[in-house]
Amino acid sequence: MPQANKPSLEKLQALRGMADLLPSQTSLWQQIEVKAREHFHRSVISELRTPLLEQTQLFSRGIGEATDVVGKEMYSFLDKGDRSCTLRPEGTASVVRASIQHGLLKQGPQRFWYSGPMFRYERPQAGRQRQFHQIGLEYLGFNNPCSDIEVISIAWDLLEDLGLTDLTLELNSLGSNEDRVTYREALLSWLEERKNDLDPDSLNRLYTNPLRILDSKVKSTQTLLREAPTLSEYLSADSINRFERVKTGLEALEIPYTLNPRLVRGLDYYSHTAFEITSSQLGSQSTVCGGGRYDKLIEQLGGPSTPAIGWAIGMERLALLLTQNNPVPNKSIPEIYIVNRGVTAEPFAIVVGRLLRQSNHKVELDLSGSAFSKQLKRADRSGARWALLIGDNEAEEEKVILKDLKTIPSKDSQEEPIKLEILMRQFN
RNA sequence: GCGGGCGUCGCCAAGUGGUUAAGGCAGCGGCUUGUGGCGCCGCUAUUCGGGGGUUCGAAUCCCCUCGCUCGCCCCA
Repeated sequence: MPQANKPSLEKLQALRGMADLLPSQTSLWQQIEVKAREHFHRSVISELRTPLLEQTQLFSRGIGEATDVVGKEMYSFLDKGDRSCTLRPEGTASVVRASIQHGLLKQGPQRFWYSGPMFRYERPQAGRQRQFHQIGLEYLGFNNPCSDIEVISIAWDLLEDLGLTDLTLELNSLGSNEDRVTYREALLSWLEERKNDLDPDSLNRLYTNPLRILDSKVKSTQTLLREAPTLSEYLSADSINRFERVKTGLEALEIPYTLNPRLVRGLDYYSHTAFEITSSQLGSQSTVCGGGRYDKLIEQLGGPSTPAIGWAIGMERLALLLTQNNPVPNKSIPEIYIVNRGVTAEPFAIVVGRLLRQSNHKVELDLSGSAFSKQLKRADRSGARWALLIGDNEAEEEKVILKDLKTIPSKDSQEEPIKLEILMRQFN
């Protein structure tokens, strides 16, 4: 018998699929972000920041109505002006929109990077949240296969530099849009003859997005598809030539790749080069980085016909991999811990702490007012190199006691108080 | 959206129908009203994610719900 809900005193908690990043995680994230910025900086790529919220149309038109992302995963709602708004499910569409809106493409080819939260309404599991974070790269106005190579190598080098091993670069060419139209027809008629052997999911896709059937993980469907026409057979000479140049370039950089003819990717806008960087250590959500070329998207969104290519790295998955290799989270450790107690000592300790911080030292000030022994114990546990002891006796003479926490204390060693100026000279 | 597993203190974790819900770590206080690595002592869950039910009695059984997790799907 169903009961009425009484949520009156329910605990407040984050929404499903929305994770807090606690201090044990944030230092790792910061390291990733710093490293990524370095790589972007060295390749002369500018940051672009766009709103989290966009018109729903941007995504339905850009990503494709038939895709899962648009069809069932968007966080959409009507605002007070009855406009349909959507929390961005990915970054590319927004970057393209901003570039068109501000006429950036008229200034020639652009290299952009972005980072931030994305939202997809999905069932959470390892490496998949409803709010997740991506760092992404978009090269707008580049057609040369060398741009594909540069874009891929930036992702590869960044991940390697972060210490990841065991990565696989999966590569495919989706050909031009014309190639795909031809192939789509061929595949469709081939599949129609074998309708009865398809699994239900694939059957649903038959007329909406037949290429995605290639990606099916259903065994019987996979077996069936072994005989199916492949996209590579339908690539034009130009497309093949283009793909060869990308492969040759990667070889020159000694970036290993695996050809995966079934790599189709879920967003409609991809053409030619499509790739994913995967790790076997991630469980079923194995893609750390995914991307590809999208030569028709900009035009489709109302901009000038402009070729482009980009990728996105999933921060949570990246952090997951780095945590596996390096399970000890860094805690923030002070250099100097200030022990203080007393009506004169406490305000003086704040002054001393500020002076030291202004001299660029990492200082933790004990704010408890508890006994010296307690504070010293905390100083020791904090991992600080130095303790500064300030009681009323010292404060009245503007002195402090400096203690080296790395040495073992002898029973009755009493340190001499030193003048503040002397201390500051030492910590300059 | 579908299927499996799980949910006891900040963290780890015992308890599987019967008096006060082990223990460890961390935290706080004391031994030491001004001196740290150790030690000892004490404190910290009227409550077992939440709600309802069964029962003389439930953390333990049942139902609903929330969340986590694994797989499917999909993707970063």
